[in-house]
Amino acid sequence: MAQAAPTVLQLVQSNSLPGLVQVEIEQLILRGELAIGQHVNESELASRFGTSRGPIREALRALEESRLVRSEKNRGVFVREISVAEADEIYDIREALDQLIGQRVAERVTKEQLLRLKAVAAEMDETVRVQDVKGYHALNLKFHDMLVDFAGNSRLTESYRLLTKGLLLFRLRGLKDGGGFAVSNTEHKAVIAAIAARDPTMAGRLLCRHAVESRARMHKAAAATSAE
Amino acid sequence: MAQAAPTVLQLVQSNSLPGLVQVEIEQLILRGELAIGQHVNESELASRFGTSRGPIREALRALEESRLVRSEKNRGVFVREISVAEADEIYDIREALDQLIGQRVAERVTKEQLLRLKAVAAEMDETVRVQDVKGYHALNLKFHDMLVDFAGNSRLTESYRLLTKGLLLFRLRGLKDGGGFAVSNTEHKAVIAAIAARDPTMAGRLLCRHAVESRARMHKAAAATSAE
DNA sequence: AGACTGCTTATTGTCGACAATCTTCGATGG
DNA sequence: CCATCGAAGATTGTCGACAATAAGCAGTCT
Repeated sequence: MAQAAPTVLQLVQSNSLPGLVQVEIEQLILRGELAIGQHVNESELASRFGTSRGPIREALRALEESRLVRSEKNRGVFVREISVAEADEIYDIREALDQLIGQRVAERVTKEQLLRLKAVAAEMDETVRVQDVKGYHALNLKFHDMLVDFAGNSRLTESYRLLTKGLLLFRLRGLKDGGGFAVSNTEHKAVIAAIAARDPTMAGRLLCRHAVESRARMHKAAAATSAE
Repeated sequence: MAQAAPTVLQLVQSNSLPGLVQVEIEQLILRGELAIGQHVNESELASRFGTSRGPIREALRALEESRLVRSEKNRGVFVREISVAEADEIYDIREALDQLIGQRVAERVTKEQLLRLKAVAAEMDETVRVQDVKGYHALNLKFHDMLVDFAGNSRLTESYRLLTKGLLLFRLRGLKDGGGFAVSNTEHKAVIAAIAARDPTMAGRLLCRHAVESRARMHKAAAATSAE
């Protein structure tokens, strides 16, 4: 326990400057401050963080490896954007991983973890009630983050988060939400029920199914947006 | 097709110096020239490749992101070594991905691809006959590489290769092979049969099963080696 | 003899500078 | 008016140098 404090202190001590810069730039991208497809200026970031370009370049190399940016020779790095096709590829993998996650969580979830999952689902219900799409998406990320965390496989957590981040680079995200983020949360609650029942097979199947539906909602949203 | 030529030329043109250095260092690690756990000297690599330390550091950052090296502040980077526990985590994921791979390949394999798979399996049979363990492992890597390639999901290929590379950092690899790399190839041929029959479910199940058995062989080898 | 302390050496972390390349903008000619 | 060419500006790629930190070693004290 006691995992609340060591955030800043430990990071500054263990992670070096490029590591810090990396997470900072990542936040910039994920928060949309660096727009999708946009060119990333090294000098600008350097002066912004008060360092030279060296650490910035190292951080960008790491981000390139995790596919958050792409790099063109002598032109610099750009915030990566993914097509529907690539989003589909990611969803293929995500479905497989979600099935695994559902199984593992159902096997080893604690009572306390179960309560936290239910709490987040309740919060999401509230955002649905007031039509807070932005808040819903934030909680949705948190929910799936908790799930993969509870699966107890750190490498799986890593891979899953990487995939999820990639999905956030989808151009049309957030637009014209396919109509059903209410139904999305009912799926969440079904998953929780299967987990509470300690039914790995069912939990895996439902979570996989949830990913399938999520992908379908993405397609619906993409079609609706591109048709305008 | 025609994916044979653009290896070197395209890499030198598109990928920058750090990119080249990255794959070079990766080869050094994977070929064991840089031993597992060993400290990596930046200046030494720099003079070896005839560059300054800048590009080396960028390459090492990328390799750290793909978990082939770990980095300690003010101490430098070390070739990563993974424990049995972490290898287990990777196998968990690999099983899930192999199931997906089997399904996809069975759905979309071409006749020509099928022939290539069978050819590699035959080659492996030959290495088994002459007890060429090293040759078998090389072909085994190639076989699974081909499979994930034939699945037709580039992102899946990326993720799978990353995981596979991680497995190569296992300390006890190659030692005391659990006794059955012959049986391993019979599993390969069963997978091929299911693929040839265009049976996605069966191919997925068998390839997943193969990963399970492979993990068991790793455990057996680890136990045998550590017991000495 | 063993442990501690201080110095020397090697290595990393960071920076500023220069060359190479690309982009932009204006001028010139059709 | 539009296209093409050329120069100025901006940005990236790479390098060598310096400061900060850790590792190795000798000498000394108990």
